[in-house]
Order: sequence, then structure tokens, then C-alpha cells
Amino acid sequence: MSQRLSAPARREQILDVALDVFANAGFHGASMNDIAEAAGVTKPVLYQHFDSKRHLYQALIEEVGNRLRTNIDKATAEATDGKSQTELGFRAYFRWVADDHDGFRLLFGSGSRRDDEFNDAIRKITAESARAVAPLIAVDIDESHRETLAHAIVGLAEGASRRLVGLGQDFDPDAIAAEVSALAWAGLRAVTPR
Amino acid sequence: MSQRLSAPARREQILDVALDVFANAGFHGASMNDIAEAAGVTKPVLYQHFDSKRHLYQALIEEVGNRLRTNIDKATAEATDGKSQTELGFRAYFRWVADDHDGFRLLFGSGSRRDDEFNDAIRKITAESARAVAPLIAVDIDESHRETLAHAIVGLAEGASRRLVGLGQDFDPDAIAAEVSALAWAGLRAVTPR
DNA sequence: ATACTGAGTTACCGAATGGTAACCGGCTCA
DNA sequence: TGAGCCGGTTACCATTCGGTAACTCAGTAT
Repeated sequence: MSQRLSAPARREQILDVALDVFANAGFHGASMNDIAEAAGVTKPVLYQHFDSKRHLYQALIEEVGNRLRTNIDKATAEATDGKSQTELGFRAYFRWVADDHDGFRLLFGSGSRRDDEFNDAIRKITAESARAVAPLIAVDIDESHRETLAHAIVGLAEGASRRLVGLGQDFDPDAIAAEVSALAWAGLRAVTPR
Repeated sequence: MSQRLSAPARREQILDVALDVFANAGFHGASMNDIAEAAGVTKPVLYQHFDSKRHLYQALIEEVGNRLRTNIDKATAEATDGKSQTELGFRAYFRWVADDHDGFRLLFGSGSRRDDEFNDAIRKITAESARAVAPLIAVDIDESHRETLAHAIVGLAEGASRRLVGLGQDFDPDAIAAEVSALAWAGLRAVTPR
């Protein structure tokens, strides 16, 4: 049945397959047997590459998080002003969502947030996005409120994406990004000092 | 140890205690024994009031969802124009979050989204919020995009709340609501027909 | 030929957990 | 006073699932 693969190749394949399985069934809903079967091997093989189910899951969160981070960083690096930074950031975000539905569901789908260890990893990811957003609020405002608003903006993208992914259909990320970023930018400009 | 309660009283107490336990440990992380112990009874008592663990959880989602819905509906009923509708809606939302941390975490914390059945229940709740938001986008725009933007706005509140609840401290819901609703309203006004 | 390497399998264990059958004991009312 | 209602308990079962020890077997280098 199963092709014999080199260790690194098998590891990659397992990560690939596990993302699919976890995204669809969740951490608790997916058993190691399920993943092994989907990968065309047996359980002990998984344990040759990952110490535990948790480690496998954590590795996935890490990897998917990196993909997201990298995409956004690359996209916004070119921007000079806040407005285009906003536009490019959202575009990168929605493009990522559009072609990594499984990744989105793994991180934000969720069920990952239930576990303290996983939740921390995911919070780190959203916190990074928020840190990129915070400076776009130009007005003088309480630091803690600025952080909260930044997280709200991140939630904006998440809320839209959850629906889009939930619909199951493909969507045009650039079109969505244009509208959402327009909303976000206008909103950010409207924040006033108290 | 355990006080002898009437059936309806016990049922209420179980719901109360279960919300606490589930909110903190998640659906899978909390065992029926945990809940029974927290309620000061034994497992079979739970099964006298709820058919299964899932039914108990579902009942909680339903109840918490109703509280949220009711609060928002009551608050926005008095509003005449879109702007104050937005303000009052967000204020009701954040007030609910502020005094029902456990409820918020149960619905959006989450882990509830992992299960199809639970996810549907929660989607229904956010979809209702979105339906209230959608008419605030006055411009002529594709219906599906309008829906997506409405969900984005709901995500706005969720994103802010998740951070606030995550910090573990109490917060002033009205202050947050003022800022977030200002952001949302300005953002909604900025959506342009394509 | 032989011995080694390393990917993969079979078969199993132990713990946790959802759920249930059978029983208990105090209160109330005829 | 005794029957029965009802809230509650003890003790148990069945199953799932993470994790592991021991083994197989093909290729390869000597």
C-alpha cells in the first residue's frame, strides 16, 4: 500500500496530511490512527517523526503561522504610507486564507484555542498582526485601548474570513480585501482621543 | 455533602456550574465527572437532567446565545438612526462580555466551533448579529459582500473581546464600545459601491 | 553470502471517560 | 406505620485512544 519514503519526505507528507485531517476534525476529533491511515502508514511511524500528538499539532500551528506571518510581512514591507500598508496587509491576509483554507481553520477554526499551550501559540500569531496594526492608529490614545482596537481590526479580517471559508466556496481575496481594508482604514482614521 | 435540591433547582444549578467548567476547560477538557463534582453531586444526577454530555453543552450554548441576543435586541430597539443603533448595539455586546466572561468563552473561546453541531448553533448566533449589522451598509453593493462585511463587523467585536477577556482583568465596556463603534460606524460609511 | 541500516508493521497496554443498572434512604401522605 | 415517591449514590461496563515493544523485510556495502 504505502510507498517507502525517506524520513524527511515522510515527515513532510505527514505534516501535509495532518493539516488536512486536523483542520477538518479538530485536535480531539482526529486520532493518530486517522492521521496515520490518511498518510498511508501506521501509527508508530508518526511517533518516529513526532514525539506526541501535541507536538505534531504544535508543529502544524507553527508552520501555518509562519506562512501567514511571512506573507503579510513581505506584502507590507513595500508600503510607505499607512493606507497602502493597510490595503496590502489585508490583501496578503485574504490571499493566504483563500489558498490555505485548512490552515485558516486550524488556527482560527478553531478548537486550538481550547488548549492553553495551543492557545498561546495562536495568540502570539494574532498579537503579531495586532502589533503591525497598532501604529496605524495615529491619534494619542491610551496604550491599552490602542492594543484592543488593533485586535479588533485583526478580528475584522478573521470574522470575514470565517464566513468566507465557512461557505466552502472559493472567493476573490483581492475584492474582499479592497472592501475590508477600506472599512478598516476609514475606521482607524475615525478613532479620536478621549 | 450535597444539599438535596428540587429537580428544577438542580437543573439550573448544573447549568450554572457547567458553564463555568466548560468555559474553563472546553468541551473535551471537561469530563462529566468534573462537572458533577463541581456541582456537588455524582454523574448519574447529570444524566437525570440531560440526555448526554452533548445535550448539556448544547443547552448551554442555547442559553448563553439567548442572553446575548436578548441584550442586543433590547438595546437596539430604542435606536432610530443607524449611528446610535451601532453605538447601542456595541455597548450591549461589550456589556454582555464584561459580565459574562464564561459565556463569551463558551461561545467564542472556543472549541465549540470544532463540532459541527455546536458550530451550527454558534454560527446561527453570529449570523443573527450580522443580520442586524447588514442594513447599516447603505450603499448599493453585492448582497454576498454585504453579508461578508457584516460578519467582519461582528468579528471586530469578537476580536476586541477576545483580547479583553484573555487579559483576565475587568474592563469598562462602555468605553470600549464607544471606540469600537466609532471605528465601525466610520468604516461602514466608507464602504463604496464598486 | 552476510551483516547492517532504517522504514514500516503487528499486537498490545493502560488510562480516561461516557454512560447505565441497581440500590439507598428520607420525606410525605393516607 | 408503612407504602411509595424521588433525589442521590455505588459500582460497573464498553470503548476509544495515546503510546510502545518487538518484529519484518528490502536494500546495500563488505
